[in-house]
Amino acid sequence: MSDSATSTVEPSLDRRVQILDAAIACFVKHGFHQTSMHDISTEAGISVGLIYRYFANKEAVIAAMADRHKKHIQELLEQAAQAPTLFEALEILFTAHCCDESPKVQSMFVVDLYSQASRNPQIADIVRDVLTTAMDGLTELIAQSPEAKTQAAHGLKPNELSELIFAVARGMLMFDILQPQEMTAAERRTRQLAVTRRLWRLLFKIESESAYA
Amino acid sequence: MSDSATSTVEPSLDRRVQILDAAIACFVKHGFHQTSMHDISTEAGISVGLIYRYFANKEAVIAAMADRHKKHIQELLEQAAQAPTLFEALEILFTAHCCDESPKVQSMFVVDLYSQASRNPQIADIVRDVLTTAMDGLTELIAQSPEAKTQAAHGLKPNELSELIFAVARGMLMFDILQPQEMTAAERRTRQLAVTRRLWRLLFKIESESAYA
Amino acid sequence: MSDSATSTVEPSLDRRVQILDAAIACFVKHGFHQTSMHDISTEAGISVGLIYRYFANKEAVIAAMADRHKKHIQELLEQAAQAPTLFEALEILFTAHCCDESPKVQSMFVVDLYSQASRNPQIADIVRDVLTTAMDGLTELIAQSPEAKTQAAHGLKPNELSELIFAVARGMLMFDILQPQEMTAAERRTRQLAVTRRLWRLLFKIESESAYA
Amino acid sequence: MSDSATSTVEPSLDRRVQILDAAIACFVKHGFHQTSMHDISTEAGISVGLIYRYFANKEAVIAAMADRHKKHIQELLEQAAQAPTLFEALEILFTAHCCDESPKVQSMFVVDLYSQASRNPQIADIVRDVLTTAMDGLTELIAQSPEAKTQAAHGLKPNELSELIFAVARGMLMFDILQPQEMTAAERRTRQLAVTRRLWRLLFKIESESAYA
DNA sequence: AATGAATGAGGCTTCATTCAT
DNA sequence: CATGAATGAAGCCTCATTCAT
Repeated sequence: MSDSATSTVEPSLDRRVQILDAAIACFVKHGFHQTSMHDISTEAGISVGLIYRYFANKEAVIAAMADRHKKHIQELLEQAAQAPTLFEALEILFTAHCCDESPKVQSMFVVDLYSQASRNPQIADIVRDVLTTAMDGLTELIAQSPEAKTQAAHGLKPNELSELIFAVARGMLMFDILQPQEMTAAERRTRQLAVTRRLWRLLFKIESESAYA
Repeated sequence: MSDSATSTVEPSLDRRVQILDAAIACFVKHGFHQTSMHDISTEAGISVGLIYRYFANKEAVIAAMADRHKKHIQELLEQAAQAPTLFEALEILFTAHCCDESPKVQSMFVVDLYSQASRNPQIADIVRDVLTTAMDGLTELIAQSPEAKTQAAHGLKPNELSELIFAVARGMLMFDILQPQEMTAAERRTRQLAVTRRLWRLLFKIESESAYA
Repeated sequence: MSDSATSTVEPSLDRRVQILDAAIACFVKHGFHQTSMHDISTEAGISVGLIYRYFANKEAVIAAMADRHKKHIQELLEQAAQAPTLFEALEILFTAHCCDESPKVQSMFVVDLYSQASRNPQIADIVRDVLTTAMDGLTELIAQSPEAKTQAAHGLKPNELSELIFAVARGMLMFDILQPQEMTAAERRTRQLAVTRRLWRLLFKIESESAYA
Repeated sequence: MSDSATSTVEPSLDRRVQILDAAIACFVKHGFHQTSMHDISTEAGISVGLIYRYFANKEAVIAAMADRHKKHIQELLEQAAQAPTLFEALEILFTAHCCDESPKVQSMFVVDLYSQASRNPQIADIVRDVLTTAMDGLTELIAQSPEAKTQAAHGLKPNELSELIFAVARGMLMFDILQPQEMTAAERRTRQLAVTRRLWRLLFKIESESAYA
């Protein structure tokens, strides 16, 4: 009874999560436009019609995924804000970004999201919001961090540093897509992070590379 | 008559160009998968069937566009190699990149290309080839440039510098997609380049910002 | 309600039958390649898309029709096996063959099927299977029949007799196609059977023609 | 000059032959409807447009092929009429029928022709004409042959014998289509002729099988 | 709440045919 | 006489979406 209660109280939320999980799995495998609603329903183990009880249409599913992405980033941001050092904050913010699931998942998803955003203002708004929030958050962290302050950081303002850091992160994410399938997730991640971290060290004059085994 | 002769010698080449021009116009407006062959034929002012005399199928059109993108980048690379200073080489390489045509064209096209690449190995190969060639080219330029040599460049190797520069360029290209439509091409371009140039100055210790009005 | 239950238990089977009925109607009218999926859907009174819920593609529809033809022949074979005399068995086997439906239906369908078979191994397999089964069946019937045994049947073995009988039946089926449209189904059938029966009498020394008014 | 004269006097005839040769090659390989005009032009080594100088449309090509088939049969008939014995006449008439070219060519072509005839009255007329002429011809040969006369031939009239003989020939031609590709042309031909000859012996009381090595 | 049968517009592609050269 | 570029209708198939159950 407690079980049925649980599933009755917020059934729609569970369903939405279930559908979005399935959707992201499909989207990563085949991209937004190559994924049919039937694909999603099969992946989720439900009927096609049911998806339409929870989402107005396919666009809405995509938008919801963008929304979820936004929440994910916000959580990372909160965790990062707790970190003792700026460096650790950066690790939290950009490492999770690329090691979640199976190979390339994040990269493909995010690039697809941007690709969508370029034609769909609703998605663009969400993605822009995510990015703005995240960049503002990092700007704030940088402004408060002693590393950035005491060391001249090349005379760059916190928001300029944040811009650079995010730009490199996005750029390496695109790069990740081109990596050959044979490369393991770990290898790809290492490659992706190496460049990103190189920028951090450069910006904040962190000395040794040994810190990141 | 000599003119008509010229156009008769290689009609197919002209047609291919015409079709690719139309295709890129459509793809930029609606993305790869939202563009139908009919859209392309209409944009090109020809019949649908004619496209198939020049391209095996839609995939082949996309691949040809990727190929053309590759040649474009290679030309830029050659021009950049002629530049007197490293700084000017960078300007050539990354400025043309984002001001060719109407707003966002380049950004949307390239992000779409990467999105395609993530599911289409043939496209991935082409894009990877473009990037590798371009990065190697820049690495070479950096290695030969006095700016990078005399100044320690933070102890980074030429290829590491190249990686960073390209990562930021790609990242700003993604960023460009999110810019509101209201922003003019010039504004967007300024924004995009500002961050990129900030990295160059930082890497190569170029002093004043005044150089780039 | 029990009725509606019946139709709900196996709706897909009914649909398949409905589609195949429509398909055969179209194929007979225009041939395999002249029949579009739209034609079939219209004939069946359903939408095009629905056909694809029951058949993978057009080829599959043709294959299913060949399959159905096979079952039809097998039923005839079973009925023929029950017949008291060899002669009656032959009547069952080869008379139904050519009087089912509207004029020429069987003939056109079967010749089309062979035409398909010549280019489509899957169809060829089915048709060959039908024929082999039917010929073996008749060989068996002949082997057991007193008519064939007591009378020397010209020294031919049962399978040789069966081969001849089927060859003539197929040959007359081709002949049927050439009959002018004006001829009634009955006339055509009479003509077609006359030759076939002439062979039977010849092979099994049946005396009078009067038996087949 | 004599050469160019030759090719100028009746160029259209040569072209027609060339095109028909190409057409039959294509039709045999892929069937009527699977063969495009482009296929034919390529096979013939000419341009598509040129075909339309010699044939009104695709239908006309098919009709011309039927016509040529008719002439081929008529030639056989004339040869057969010269044969010293009925048996040899039959050999001429039905052996050439199945050994012309590469495997199955004749069978596939003829069955396709009948398939076409069932929907195209023009083709039907031609094919019917061929058949009528040939059957009448054989009837005549039988009527004049001592074999058929002196021996009761089971009391069948010449035209009835002819009907049976042609029916079996057509039937074995259909059978040929189902033969597996692995079988050599010779094997298939042997199989096909064995049944046909069995009927002849039966009808005309030819004693030994040894005659047909 | 859940199903999945059903729809039909629309996408990709082929091909008979025409026509300017 | 000959070419082959060009057309556009039509075919096969997919898929987002709806709705009766």
